[in-house]
Amino acid sequence: MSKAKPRGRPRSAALRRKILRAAANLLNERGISGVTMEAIAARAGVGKPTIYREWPNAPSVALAAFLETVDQSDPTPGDGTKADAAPFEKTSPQKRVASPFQTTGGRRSSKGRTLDQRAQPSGPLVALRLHLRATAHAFTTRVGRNTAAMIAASQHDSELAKVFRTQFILKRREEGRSLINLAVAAGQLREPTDIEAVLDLIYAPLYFRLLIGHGPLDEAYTDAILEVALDGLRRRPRKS
Amino acid sequence: MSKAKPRGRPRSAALRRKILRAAANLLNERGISGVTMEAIAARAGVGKPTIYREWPNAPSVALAAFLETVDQSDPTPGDGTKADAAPFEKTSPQKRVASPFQTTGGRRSSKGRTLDQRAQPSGPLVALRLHLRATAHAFTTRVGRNTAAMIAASQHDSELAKVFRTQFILKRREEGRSLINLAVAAGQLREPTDIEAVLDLIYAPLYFRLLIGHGPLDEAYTDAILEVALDGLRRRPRKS
Amino acid sequence: MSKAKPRGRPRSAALRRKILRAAANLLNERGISGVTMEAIAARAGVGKPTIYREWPNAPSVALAAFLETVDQSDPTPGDGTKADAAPFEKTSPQKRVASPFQTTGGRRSSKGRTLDQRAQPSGPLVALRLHLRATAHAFTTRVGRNTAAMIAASQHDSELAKVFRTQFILKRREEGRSLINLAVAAGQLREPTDIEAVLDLIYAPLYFRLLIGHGPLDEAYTDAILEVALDGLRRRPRKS
Amino acid sequence: MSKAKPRGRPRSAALRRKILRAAANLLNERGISGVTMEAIAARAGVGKPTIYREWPNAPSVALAAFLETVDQSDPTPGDGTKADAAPFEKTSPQKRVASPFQTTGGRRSSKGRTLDQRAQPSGPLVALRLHLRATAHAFTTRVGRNTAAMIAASQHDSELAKVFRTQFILKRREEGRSLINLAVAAGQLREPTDIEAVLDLIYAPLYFRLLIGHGPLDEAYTDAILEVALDGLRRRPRKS
DNA sequence: GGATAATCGAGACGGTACGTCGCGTCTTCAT
DNA sequence: ATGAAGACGCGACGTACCGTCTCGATTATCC
Repeated sequence: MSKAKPRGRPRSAALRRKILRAAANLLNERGISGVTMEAIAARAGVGKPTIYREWPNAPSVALAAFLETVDQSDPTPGDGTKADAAPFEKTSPQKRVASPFQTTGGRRSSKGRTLDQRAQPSGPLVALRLHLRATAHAFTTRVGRNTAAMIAASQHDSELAKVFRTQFILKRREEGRSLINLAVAAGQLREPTDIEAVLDLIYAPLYFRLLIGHGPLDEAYTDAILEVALDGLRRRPRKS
Repeated sequence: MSKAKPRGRPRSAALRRKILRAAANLLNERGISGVTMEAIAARAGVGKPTIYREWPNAPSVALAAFLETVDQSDPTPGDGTKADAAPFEKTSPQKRVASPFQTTGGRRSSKGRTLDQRAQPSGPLVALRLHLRATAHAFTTRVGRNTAAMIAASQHDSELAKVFRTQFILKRREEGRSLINLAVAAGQLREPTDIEAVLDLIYAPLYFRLLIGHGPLDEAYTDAILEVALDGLRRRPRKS
Repeated sequence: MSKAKPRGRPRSAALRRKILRAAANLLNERGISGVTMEAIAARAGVGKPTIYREWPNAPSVALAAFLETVDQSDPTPGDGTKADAAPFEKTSPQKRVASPFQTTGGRRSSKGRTLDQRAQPSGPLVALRLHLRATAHAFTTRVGRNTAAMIAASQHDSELAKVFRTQFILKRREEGRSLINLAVAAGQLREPTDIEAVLDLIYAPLYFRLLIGHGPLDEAYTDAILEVALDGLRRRPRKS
Repeated sequence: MSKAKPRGRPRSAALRRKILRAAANLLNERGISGVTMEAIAARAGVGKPTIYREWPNAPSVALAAFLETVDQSDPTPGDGTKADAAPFEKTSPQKRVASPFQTTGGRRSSKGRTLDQRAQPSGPLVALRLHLRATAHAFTTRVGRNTAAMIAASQHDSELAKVFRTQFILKRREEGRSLINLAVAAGQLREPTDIEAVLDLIYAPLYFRLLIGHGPLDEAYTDAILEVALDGLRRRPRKS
C-alpha cells in the first residue's frame, strides 16, 4: 500500500529524542520565543539540517516537544488521578509543582456550593468537574503558558494548527465527551441536542481566560461554568 | 505646571494617521506578519524612528491600526445595525463583503429553529442574539483573522495584551452585559449569580472556534450557545 | 587468467565511466561550480561513497572528466589535423564548432606579414604556428573555460595541480618542444639557450589572455607572439 | 550630473577600513578560503549585513583587501626602490620578509650573465629588468599566493575579474609599458609593432609559472624572458 | 530676526535567526 | 561484500527585521 519502503540510512530515533528534549527544555526555560532552530541545534548537539529534515520550522519542533511533554503526563483519564505535565526537566530542577490534578475531591474552596456534598461522591459528573478543575489548574502553570503559545503559533501556520488541534485540543475534549456520555447512560443527564456546542461551552471559557487573562482560572470558575452549561441537561428530580 | 514649553518642531498629527493607515493596509493585505516596522515606514513614507517615538514595536502599531479599523465600524450598539469592519481599503478593491452586521432578523438560514418566530420580534434577547450572530460572522472575515492575530501577539507581550483586552475584548463584552441587564430589567431573565461567567459562556465559544477552527461559526452555532447559556436564567412562562 | 573468484560484486569499471560521463556533462552544462559530489552522484545514479572511493573531492573528478574529454580529441599531433575537444555531448546538441584547426594556411588575417608566403608551405614552423592557432581557438570555446577553471582549482589543491600540470599543460607543451627540435634539426632555427624559457614565451601568453581576458585570442595574436619569441633564434638568410 | 546626493546616514569610512583590515589578515593567515563573510564579520566586530552593503560576496572583499594591501607598497615605479607588500599586520607579528623589492641591483645571483656589468648602470632597460625581478620575487611570497588566488577567483565571477584586471594586472603593466616607451625614446629600442604582444611576452611567463608552478621564478628566468622578448627590438650597435 | 532645538526622512549599524547548500563520513539494506 | 540511498555534524551562505544611531534638512518657538 502506502508502505513505500524507506531506502538509505534510516533516521535515528535517539536523535529525535535528543532534539525534542532540547526543544522542551528551551520551551520551559525561555518560552516559545527561545525555541529557535539554532538554539535547539546547539543544545542538542545536532546540525540544523538534521532538524529541518524532520520539521519544517521551529514552532513545529516546539509543538512536538510540547505534545510529547504533556502526553507523558495525564495518562489515565476518567478517574481524575494524574501526573504532572512537565517531564524530562534536566536543566531547571523545578519545584515539583504539586501535581495539579490530585483528587482534591471538591473540598477545596467549595464556597457554599452544595451540589458536591449531596451528590454522588463519585460518578461521571464529579469526574467531569475534577477534570475541568485540573485543566484550569494546569493552565495556571507553565503548561498553560505553553498551550497559549501553541495556540498563538497556530494562527500563522495552518499545518501546525491542524496538528495542535487534533493532538491536543480534540484529544482532551474526548475526555469530556465520554464523561458526558457516561452521565447520560447513568441517567444523570438528558441526551444533549448538540454535543459539540455543549463541549465548547465547557472548554471554551477555560481557553478564553487563559488567552485573554481577564479573570481567574480557579475552581469556583470551572464549577460555575459547568453548572450553567449542564443546567439545561440536568434531570430535575423535584422542581414541580 | 505641566505646561512646559515644547521647544523645537512639534510632532505632526498627520503622521500618526499616515502610519496607522499604512499599518492597516499591510495588516489586511499580508496579515500580521507583513506588518513590520520597515514595511510600515516604507509605505507610510516615514522614518523608522518616527514610529518608534509612539509605539514600542510593530505588533503595537498593528493593534492600534486594528482598533482604529474596527472602531470605525459597529458604532451603534444595541440596535443590531452596524457598518462593516474594514475601512480604508485603498489597495485591494475588495468586493464589499455584504456588511456582516445588517439586521437579517433571523430569517437567514433559520433552519427549523422556531424560537425566533414565536419570540418577541424585538427586545434585548433578540438583540443579543443578533449581536452574537454578527460577531460570529465578522469572525469569518478578515476581522476574525486579525482578531486571532492580535490574541496571538498578546501572548508574548503583556502590555499589548492589556491594551487589546481593554480596548477590544472587554469593550465588546459590555454590549452583551448591557443587553442581559436589559433583559433582566424587562423580566425576561432572572438575575444571574455570576454575570462574568455568563458572559464568558456567551463569548468564549466564538473565540474558541475562531482560534481553533474545529467547527463552523454560523448562526446555528451562536443560537445554540446562547440558548444553553441562558437556559438556566430564562423564566419559563409555560413549562409543565 | 586473472579469473580469480569475484565474490560480491565485481562491477567497478563501468561505474568509473558513468561517473566521469556525468561529471563531464555537468562541467559543460554548469561549469566547474556545478560539478558537486551530490550532483555527480545523482546524475550518475551512484552513491557518494562510490565516488569518494576513487577521488578525494569534486574538483578531482572534474579534472579527470576534463582530461578524458580533451584526450579524446587532438589525437594526432604534428600534422595540425585535429578533432574537436568536446566529446560525449548528450545533453546539449552543440553546433559542431567547425573543427577549429583546419589549415587555413595563414591567409586569414595575415596583415602584411610576409613570412608565410615565402617560407615553406609546410614544415615544423608552420605546424607550430598552426598548433598555437588551434590552441588559441580552443581557448575561446568551452575547453578554454574549463581549462581556466582547472587552473583556478589547482590553486587551492596541490595534488590537483600536479595532475593537471603533468597531464595537461606539460603534455601539450611537448608538442611545441618537439616541433622546435624538428626546426632546429632542419636548420630553420638555432639551438636555443633555454628551451624552457622559449616554451614559456610561446605558451604563457595564451594562458594569460585566457585567464585575464584583457585581449583577443586570435591568429594575429598567436602569430605575433610566435614571431617575437622565435625571432632571436631564426637564422637570417640575408641581413648584414 | 551624476552627483545624486546621498541621503541618510553615510557609510562609515572607519568601518570600511576595519573590514578590509580583517579581511587582509585572514587572507594572509589562512589564504583565500579563510576569507569567509562570517570570519570577516567576526574579526572586524561587524554585522554581516554591513559587509554585504558594500561588497556582494567574500572574494570581493578579499580582492579589495588585497588591492589595498599591494597598493600600499611599490609606490615609486621607475627607480626600483620599493616597500614591502604586506601592510597592516596586526595579528601575526611576521618576520619582516625581507622587502621583496629592494634594489638588489642585479648583483644577486647574476650567474655569468654579462649584460648588467657592461650595460648602463641605470636607464629604462635596467629598470625594466629590476621591475620584472621584483615582480617575480614578490610572486614567490604571500603576494604571489594571493595573486594566484585572485586570478582563480576571477574565473567564476566576471565582475571580480574586471576589477582585478584593471586594478592590478593592467595597472602594473603600465609600468612595463612606460619603461619600454622610455627605452624607445632613448633610442635603445626600436618602436615595437605590437606593444601589447610585447607586454604579454614580458609578463605572461611570470604569471604562468606562478599559476602552474612548473619552474622557478628567479632572476635567471626573468632575465632570460626579457632578453628574448626584447631581442628583436634591440638596436644592435655592432653585430659583425 | 536669528539662534535654538526637536522632528522628520533616510538609511547605516550590530545583531540574531532564518532556511539552504554542499561537504565528507557514516549507517542500513538490497543485491 | 558491494553499492544506492541517504542521514548526519558541520560550516558558510545570503536575507530579513530588529531596535538604535547618525546624518542633513525642516520647522517651529524663544531670545
